[in-house]
Amino acid sequence: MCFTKGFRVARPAVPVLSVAKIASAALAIVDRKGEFSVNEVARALGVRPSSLYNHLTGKAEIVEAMRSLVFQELDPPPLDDTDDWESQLRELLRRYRDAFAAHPRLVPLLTAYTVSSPDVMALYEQMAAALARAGVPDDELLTVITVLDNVVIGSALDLAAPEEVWSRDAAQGPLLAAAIEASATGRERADRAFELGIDLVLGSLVRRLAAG
Amino acid sequence: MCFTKGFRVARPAVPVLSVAKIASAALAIVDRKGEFSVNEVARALGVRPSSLYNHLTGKAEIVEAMRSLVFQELDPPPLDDTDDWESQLRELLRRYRDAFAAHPRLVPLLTAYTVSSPDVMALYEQMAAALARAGVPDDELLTVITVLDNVVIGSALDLAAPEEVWSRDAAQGPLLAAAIEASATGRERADRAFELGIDLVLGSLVRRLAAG
DNA sequence: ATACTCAACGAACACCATTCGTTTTAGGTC
DNA sequence: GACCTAAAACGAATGGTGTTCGTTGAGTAT
Repeated sequence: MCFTKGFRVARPAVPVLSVAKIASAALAIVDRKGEFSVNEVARALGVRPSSLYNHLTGKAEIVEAMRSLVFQELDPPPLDDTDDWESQLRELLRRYRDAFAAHPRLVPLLTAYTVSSPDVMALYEQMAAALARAGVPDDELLTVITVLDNVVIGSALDLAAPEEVWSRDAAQGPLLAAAIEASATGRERADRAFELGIDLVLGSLVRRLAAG
Repeated sequence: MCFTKGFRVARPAVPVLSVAKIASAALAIVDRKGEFSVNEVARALGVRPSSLYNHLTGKAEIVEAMRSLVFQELDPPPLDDTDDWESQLRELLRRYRDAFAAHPRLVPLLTAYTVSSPDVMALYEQMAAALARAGVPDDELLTVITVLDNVVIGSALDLAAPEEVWSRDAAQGPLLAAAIEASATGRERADRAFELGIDLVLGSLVRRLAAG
């Protein structure tokens, strides 16, 4: 018998927890503080820490759940197959990075607990398709994909970099100090670098493929 | 009076600890296990955990000390000023990555505790010099440096990626599976992707600068 | 009605980073 | 040499962490 609604029972009629709920509670904490503990997540959900272990096996799996969540949040507008491979690849890379950009402080956690999820692998497959269509030979495909991946991951981590890294005070010489002075700051700097990065990489790629 | 050599005294004649010793003990653990705890470091040094706090203020500072150590280990052959800017930049980037490549499992820790050290900033300054000589305009210098940094960091993290990420089993489609089959594996794959990455970026850069 | 499962709980564990007071020694000063 | 101060080790203690395990009771199926 349950008189008061909020009374915590041994097994509630409708489950309080689920992997998705745990993941988004954890993500909210990470967005706010840049890290999380299992206890905090439990507290946010109004639950004891040990209860989480009925739904996943440990902290690492919470991180994995956050990774999935972030990639599912990403809108997947169907790729236009009539587009040329280059703009298609651009779109894929931008989407990839946008997934990280929505939760910058999560990125360092994802790289610490490096396990790749099916979502990401599916993205790679699409990249492979675009590159194959572009004429990249089989034995170089993975290398090119790795390059693109490196640029995206590097740019994603850049998003989490504290502002003061690129400050005049941190510069160890006049040239860099001047460069910092003359450049955009914060998010805009990071965005521009990402765009330039794929511009430069894809630019060379196009040229090489044209040259055979 | 000290009869037995191994007897631990309150304040030994020659200090048992130093920041450098702590850093290299921690680094050895990270190289082996991919993570470290203050207690482990203390145990490796034959010392109580609290003793470490006479030399640094906490775990974060141990990570910083490892960062310094790794960059100091790196041989710094004086840059040949007669070289062209491109091969000079290449050399700087390679050196930068080599510092990480010597201790791949440290990289995720360094990106988690993001603080930039003077060593790294000095490297940036040298890059800025090369790029300025190449004719990159002031207000784009920082963007270009960020691009290069992203490629290096991305490639460094790639070194720490577990082998099974790029395995046939992980692939979510035929194209990627075939690409993995046809490609080099492990360290060689990562090395090639790094080289190709800077090839592509610098290739485009050279072309753009030549075009004005 | 009975058995079984699920999903919450609470107690307990080992470890972790860190603080603080204590102890002994080294080095410098009178 | 006596005295003081600072350094560098220790041990004890604290509050937090991730995790395990046995218990509980409601829901569901037989």
